[in-house]
Amino acid sequence: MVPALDSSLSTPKAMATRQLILDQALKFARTNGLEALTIGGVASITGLSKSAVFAHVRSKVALQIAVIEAYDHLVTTEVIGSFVDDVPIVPQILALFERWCRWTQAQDGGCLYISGAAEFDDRPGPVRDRLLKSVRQWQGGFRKLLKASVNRGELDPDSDLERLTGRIQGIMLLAHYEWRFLGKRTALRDARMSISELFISGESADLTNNNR
Amino acid sequence: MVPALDSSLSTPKAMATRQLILDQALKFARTNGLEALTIGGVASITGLSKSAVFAHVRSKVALQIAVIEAYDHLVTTEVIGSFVDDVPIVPQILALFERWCRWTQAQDGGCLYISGAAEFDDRPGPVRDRLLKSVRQWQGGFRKLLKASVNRGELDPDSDLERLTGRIQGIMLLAHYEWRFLGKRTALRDARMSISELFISGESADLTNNNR
DNA sequence: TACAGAATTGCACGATCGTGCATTTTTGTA
DNA sequence: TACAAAAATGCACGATCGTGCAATTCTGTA
Repeated sequence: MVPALDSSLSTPKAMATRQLILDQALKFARTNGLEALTIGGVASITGLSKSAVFAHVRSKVALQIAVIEAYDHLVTTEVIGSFVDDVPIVPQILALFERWCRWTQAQDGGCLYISGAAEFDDRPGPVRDRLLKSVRQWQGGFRKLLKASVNRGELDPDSDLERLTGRIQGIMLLAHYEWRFLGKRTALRDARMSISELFISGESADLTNNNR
Repeated sequence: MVPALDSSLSTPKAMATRQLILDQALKFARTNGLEALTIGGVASITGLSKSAVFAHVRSKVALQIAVIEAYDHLVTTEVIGSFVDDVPIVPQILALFERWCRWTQAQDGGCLYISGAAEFDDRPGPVRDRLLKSVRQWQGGFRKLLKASVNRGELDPDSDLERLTGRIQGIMLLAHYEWRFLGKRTALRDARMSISELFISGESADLTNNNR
C-alpha cells in the first residue's frame, strides 16, 4: 500500500499542531485580513518557530487556502447549523440570520467572505479561486433553502429567488460594513429588522417575477 | 510673510510631480488595495526613484492619506457632480447613481470607500480615521440630498431617511461585491433596477416612520 | 554664463518577507 | 533502555519594505 500523498495528517501530534496553527491563523486573518497573514506572524502568536509553521503549511498560499477552509468549517458549524425537515423553513432561515448576527457581533473578527472579496477581487490566483468557491457554496445553500420554502408553500411561488438572495446579501453586507467599519451600534439590530420585514411584512411579496 | 508650512506645493514642477505620483498611486490602490500601496511600487510605475517618491510624500501613511483625498476629489467631480436647484432632486439622485454604476463598470479599479473599509476596519490609525471621515462625508451628502427632496415634497415626509440611506448603501455594496468579486455581469443592471424601484415603485412608501 | 536653490538620485540601514536545508530535540515502540 | 521516525529549530539566502542622508542633476534667474 502506498503511503498517503498528504503526509501532513500522519500522526496525532502533527494534526494537533496543525490545528493550533490554523486556529490562530484564522483568528489573525479574521481581524487583519488574509493578505496580512504571515508565516512569521503565525509563528510568533503560536509560539512555534517560523520553520515549524512553514513545515506544517508548506507555503503561504497553502496557508491562506487552509484558513479559508477552516473558516468554511466554522461557518457551517456555528452559523448554518443543521436544518430539520419537519419545521417550517422560513423561521429556520431567520434563526440562521440571528446566529450570523450574534456571531458577527461577538467581536472575533469579520467575515472572510466579505473582507477577502475586497482583498482579492483584483488578485487572480488560487486564493481567490478558493474564496470564490466558498462564497458560491454559501450563496448556493441560501438559494436552495429559499427554493425549498417556496416548494412548501411558505413563500409566494412567484418570488424571484435571485433577487431575494440578493436582498439578503445586501443586508448582510451593509450590516458588516456599518458594524465593523463605521462602528454603528444599531447596525445588527437594523439588519435583523430588515430581514424579518423581508419575510414577514408584505415587502417580500413585491419581489415577484410578475412586476418586473 | 512666513513661508508656507507645506513646502511641497512650492513650485509648479513639484506640484506636477506630486500629481503624477498621486495619480498613479490612486490607480494602483484602486486595483490592489490601500495596504498593498508601496513607495517602491509607486516609484517603479512612475519611473521615479524611490527617494524621489518618498521626498514628495514624506511617509507611507501620508501617501495613503493623500491617495484617499485624491479619491475624494475624483468622486466629487466624476460621480457627485453638481446639483442644480430648479430641477427635481430624485431624478438627480438617480442620475448620480447612474454615474456611479458607469464609473464602477469602467474597470479602473474598485471603490476605496468599500475596499478600504474591509482593510482598515480592525486597523486603528490615521489612515482609518481619514477613510472614516471621507465615508461619513459621502453618506452625509446623500442624507442631505434625501432630506431636501422630502422638503420639496418629492418624497413621502414620513420616509425614514436613515433606512432609505441604508437601503441605497446596501444596493451599492451588493453591486460592488457581485460585480468586482463574483464577476456577475448583471450586477450593475440589477442595482439600477433596485434603486429605481426604491424611488419609483411603491416600495419606498413602506420605508416610513409609521410602520415601525 | 554663472550660480543658488530645488528636484532627484544613489546608497545604506535594519526589519521582515517566503523559502530551503542541515541540525537538534522530541516521541513512540521493540 | 536503545533506536528510528517525526517534529521542531537555527541559520542562511535573496527580495523588498520604510526611511534617512549625502551627493548629484536640473532649473530659473541675475
